Amino acid sequence: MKISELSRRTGVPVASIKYFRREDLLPAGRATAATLAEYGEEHVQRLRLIKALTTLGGLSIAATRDVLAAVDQAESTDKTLEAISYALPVPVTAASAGDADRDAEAESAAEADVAGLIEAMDWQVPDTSPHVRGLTMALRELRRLDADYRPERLVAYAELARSIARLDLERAAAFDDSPALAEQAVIVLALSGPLLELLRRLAQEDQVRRRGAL
Amino acid sequence: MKISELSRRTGVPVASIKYFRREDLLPAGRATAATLAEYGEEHVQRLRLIKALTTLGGLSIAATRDVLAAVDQAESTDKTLEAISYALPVPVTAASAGDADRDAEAESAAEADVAGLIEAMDWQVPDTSPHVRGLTMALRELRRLDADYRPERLVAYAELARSIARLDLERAAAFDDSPALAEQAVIVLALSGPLLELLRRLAQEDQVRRRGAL
DNA sequence: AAGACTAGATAGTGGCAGTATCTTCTTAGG
DNA sequence: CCTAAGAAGATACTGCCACTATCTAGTCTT
Repeated sequence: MKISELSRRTGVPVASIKYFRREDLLPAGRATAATLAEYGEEHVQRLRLIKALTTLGGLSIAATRDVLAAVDQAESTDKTLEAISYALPVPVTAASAGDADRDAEAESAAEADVAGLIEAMDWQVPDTSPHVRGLTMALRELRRLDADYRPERLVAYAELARSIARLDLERAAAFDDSPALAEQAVIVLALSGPLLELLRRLAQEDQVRRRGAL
Repeated sequence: MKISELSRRTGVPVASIKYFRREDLLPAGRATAATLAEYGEEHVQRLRLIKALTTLGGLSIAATRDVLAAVDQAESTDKTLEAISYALPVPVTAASAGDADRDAEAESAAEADVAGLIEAMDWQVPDTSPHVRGLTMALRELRRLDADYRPERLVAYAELARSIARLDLERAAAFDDSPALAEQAVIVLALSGPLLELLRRLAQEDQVRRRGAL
């Protein structure tokens, strides 16, 4: 199909399709002449995936490129899952310096909290994992706010997080080595977060309303 | 204290403090002269909260303003919780049109899924809730991708979301009408999402590694 | 042969989150 | 008393991002 039809079928403007091409989110069409190319169903599907990852998953164009690169370089199920897991951006990246003493204290306390949690959960993750660093930064910020996230509380959340991860992985890995694996895996790994967040917010709203009704 | 000290203690540049003032995220200091004002501990705390909401919570300046406004207008516990719940932005807002038939089908199917879920969970939320609309949009996108989120699967996630919301609300409401209520509530309601996401990602990483090791 | 498309390159736009500058004023130290 | 060092508030500027538009050269359709 021609680019105008690709645009029509996906609802993505032609200029945006070209932009995604430039940014390497979308493979080139099969060139039939110097100024003409033919696109297929794989392009339609890829554009749908791009839209889902950016609008639903909230990924930047750069992050989407990394994730899609992991999808395209799929070797084995395990390698694919790992690549996607690392390609997904870690929410919480920056931070800044304030009171030096208070900061240093919060930092080391947060590190201890994370180490303790990983120990308690028997999680096998390296200290260098971006998720570990992200969690450390998050706990440091919460400590600065004097928010009460004690170990046992953290463990309660972590247990639920583990349950969710189990649900996700069951689904992501159920497509063993089939060609659809990588795409389904990326959908599950990248989009179950936002979905869960929405469900959590709904559950929160329900409980707030029930409180109000008492 | 003067603005330079406020800046030093929080690590926020003076220009940014002024920016937050302009955007009404931060109350004015107590003016002692035409070009001089005095800031207090409440400003330090507020700046910490702003930083946490924007960096950790990922809120925009506009969303942060709305949330803080809800905090400042705290009346009763219930009203405060409700106001914060609605002030928090719903992840997933936009979408676009593509194939008309497929879209209409996905839309109504998503609406039915959401209605069924709310029924199954016995959630008391109005159809007009932004969370309901957000969830509908999310499910529509997932349908477009042919992702397999059947009702029973959705319910499994929803049950976990409910457990998390219970943990959150227990904490948010434990500060009954104390002056610290609103701030602790906003921390719990706005920041437990990113924290949970980090824990989920860690749990995911752990499980991916264990698979690989088999 | 004309008009509608197209690929790819390059340039422009709008929104966001700051950051910098400018003017007018205050005040502490010499 | 005078002056240098801030400070307040207004306005302007910057950098990044995700598009969006334009331009050139080439192709297909009737």
